[in-house]
Amino acid sequence: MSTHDDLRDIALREFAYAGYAGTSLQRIAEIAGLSKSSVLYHYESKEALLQAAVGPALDRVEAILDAVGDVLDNTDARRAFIEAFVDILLEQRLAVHMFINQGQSLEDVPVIDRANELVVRLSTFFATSVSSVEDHLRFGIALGGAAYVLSVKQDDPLAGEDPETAAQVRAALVKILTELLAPVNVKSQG
Amino acid sequence: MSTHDDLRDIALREFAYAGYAGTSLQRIAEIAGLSKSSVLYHYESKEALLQAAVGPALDRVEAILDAVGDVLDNTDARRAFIEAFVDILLEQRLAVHMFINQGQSLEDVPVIDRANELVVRLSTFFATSVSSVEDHLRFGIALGGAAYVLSVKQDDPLAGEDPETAAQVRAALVKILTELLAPVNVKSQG
DNA sequence: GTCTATACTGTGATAGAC
DNA sequence: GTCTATCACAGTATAGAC
Repeated sequence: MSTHDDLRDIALREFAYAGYAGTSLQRIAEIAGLSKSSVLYHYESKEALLQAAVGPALDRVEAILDAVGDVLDNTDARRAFIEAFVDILLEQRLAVHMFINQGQSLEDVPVIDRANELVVRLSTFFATSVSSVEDHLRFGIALGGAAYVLSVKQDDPLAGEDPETAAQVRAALVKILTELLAPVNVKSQG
Repeated sequence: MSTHDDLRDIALREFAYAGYAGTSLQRIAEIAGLSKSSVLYHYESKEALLQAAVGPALDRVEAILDAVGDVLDNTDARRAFIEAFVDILLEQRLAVHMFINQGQSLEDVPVIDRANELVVRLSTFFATSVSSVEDHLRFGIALGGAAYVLSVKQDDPLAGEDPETAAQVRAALVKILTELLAPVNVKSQG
């Protein structure tokens, strides 16, 4: 792994757990065994480092939003969406943690604007797909809850890297989300 | 409302939406129409301001944890817990937002240590009450999801202050959480 | 590719005038 | 109770040596 990639990974971990504002370039440099200035050689600014760290996760979310089309009006589409969403959560845990923990508190950072646009897109999608307060809450609890559960600290048993547990977690998540969204009455789109 | 209380409320709002590290005393002072030094007259430090802002919410959580006892082994206890939890979420939305968004990212701040102890207590409580990965996830999604849903930005329709909607939201939350936790098989305590 | 040195800004905090 | 002035410090960022 190159120094460039190392720095990106370290930054993501620190931004996620200590916060973007709470993480100094100094600290990232120390962990990488470099000087602060060296970090700024590899990335021209702290913002650039953030963008490199979370960009891939945003690409993934954008992709499933593009794929899902306009509406979740049949069981197959819904299941595909849930599975794709769960997979992103599992594969991009640090980025998920980062956005759950501070996505709404970071403004005027371009990459965060992009993230917020995706959230708005997702949220609008729900709002137009659903007619009751309860159904709206079901969507929010399902997606937000799944993301939250996976964003808890690493000392949680669910955070284990063991593949068998991971498969169990994935299956259970898909099951719970499917169950939670089953009663949702999706409006037919005009 | 006294200046003292004003500052506490402003601080909570800013800490929640812009982040603790991202909020300067300067900004709090500007919103309050005071100088930075005046803020530090009312509260001896930024940490003291944070403690004043989120302390009441922590008291509430601690109270229901004390009240719930060791186990949720019957329907009544479970329902009472769910309702108490939902009420806290609704009454302490800014503090909830604050912890959802950055609770895990703030370390070495006494009041955050206290909050994390409460989270650990809650988490341990679940872990010992539950035997399967799926049940563990149900607890996490239910409580985390409910908290997350209420922590979204104010432009969300669910954030409306209208009492009728609030009652609907409360009822729907209790319903969804009850349903979500219904299949959970609670171990009998030794 | 990494470093030192440095500049500049903004931060939390203190002391003291009014 | 609020202000100005000032401090020490940490933050991001730049320039230039090696």
